[in-house]
Amino acid sequence: MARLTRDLIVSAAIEVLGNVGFEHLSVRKLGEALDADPTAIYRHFRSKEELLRAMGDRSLAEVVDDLPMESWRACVRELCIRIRAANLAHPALASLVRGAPPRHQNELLITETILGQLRRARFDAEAAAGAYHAVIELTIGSAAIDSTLASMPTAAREAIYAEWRADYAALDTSSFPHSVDIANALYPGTADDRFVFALDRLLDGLETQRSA
Amino acid sequence: MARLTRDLIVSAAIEVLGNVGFEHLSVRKLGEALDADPTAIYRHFRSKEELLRAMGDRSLAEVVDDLPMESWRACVRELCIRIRAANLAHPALASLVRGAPPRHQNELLITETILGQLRRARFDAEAAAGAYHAVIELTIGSAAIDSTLASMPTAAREAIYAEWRADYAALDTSSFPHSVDIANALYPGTADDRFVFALDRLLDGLETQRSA
DNA sequence: AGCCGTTGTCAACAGTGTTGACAAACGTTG
DNA sequence: CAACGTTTGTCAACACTGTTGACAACGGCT
Repeated sequence: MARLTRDLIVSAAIEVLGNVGFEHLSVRKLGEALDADPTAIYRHFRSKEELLRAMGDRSLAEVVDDLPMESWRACVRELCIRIRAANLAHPALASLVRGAPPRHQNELLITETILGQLRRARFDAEAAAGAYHAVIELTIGSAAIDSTLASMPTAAREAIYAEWRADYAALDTSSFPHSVDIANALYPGTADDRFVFALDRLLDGLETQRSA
Repeated sequence: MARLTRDLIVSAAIEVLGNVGFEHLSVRKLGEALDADPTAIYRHFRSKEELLRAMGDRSLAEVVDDLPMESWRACVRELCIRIRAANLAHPALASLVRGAPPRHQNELLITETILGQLRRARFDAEAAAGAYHAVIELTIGSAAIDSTLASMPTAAREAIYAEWRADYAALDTSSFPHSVDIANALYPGTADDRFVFALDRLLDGLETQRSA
């Protein structure tokens, strides 16, 4: 037998995901796409959640390759940017990381890489753990927020940002003076730019805290 | 008749949510808690999503009340902590923020408060906008990540953290030396603690960047 | 009192994830 | 090669889910 494999199922699931969207990805539809009985999937995955996590891990495949190693900041920074990009590429999968620990190979590699960089930079165990959680939280969280907008074309996205700026500018000046005042400074550049800015500030804070 | 009202249903739903967790909050369980027929809820809410939205609205209501005003950091910090708490109580709200449909009054108030604090602290328009986006991204994103776990009882949550630490400790030492090494330093304290740590580091970075 | 719209109740539909029993194919061993 | 045990695919079924339509009971109105 052995028509199905974990990899094959994951590939089919990602394709179905692209067609019907995350909320309508069901085990039965997946079975149909595989031209197999839906419950055959349970011979390869304990539960649907396990399958979803495997899909998420697939998207992280090449994230830790050829990272810059000249400094812990450069390495962690680049790694976070790639994680974000991977999560944004498959927006639905980004939400899967919620509440899930890095149990899969690629996720474990990411954790190991970050922790290794921090330890090499003389963070003690508690500081390294704290910095790891902080950086991951910002990266994954930011991707979760931006995922919906990231999937639309640049022009449409820019139009939406402009619309939001206009909304702020059109507010009642007496109730929302500051919002009106700097409305056209909001949503500057791309969402990626804003994320990198936040990441750099967070890394600043982590660095000064370590040296203190 | 009129035993049920929207407010009454929302209150009961919030209570049920605290008991069984978000993914197990079903219309039937809610009906049981109200001692009424489950479908009676549909006389007051068009759909379950509308109910979830109403729950989110309620939780965001008092977020900007009585904020500490002695410094911009204290104010923004407290505000972010409250936003996170509100979002954790009702994860559906986080997913609503992502779509960015009509902007609610409470959300506008939050933006205005943060921007006002930053301007009062002499951030210029661009810096204030950047800091605002950074802080919101971490806060909302972190809440999105932690939402699933936050809705389960403390004991079960602690058990899960312990399990994750054990997973890291059981990894292959040669492949994951650092993960194994500081496994029991991971997931320290509560998820709230870890968020506040990250937020403080980010605020550190934003502050030093402003004075530079 | 009589009407009418609102609300609670019930049964049912179309889905969902998941499990247990049974059968076909495989890899390994005698 | 034959026989075995394990793995995998198939099928029916269970226990759920959100939601809808029909029906009855109640409240506020003229």
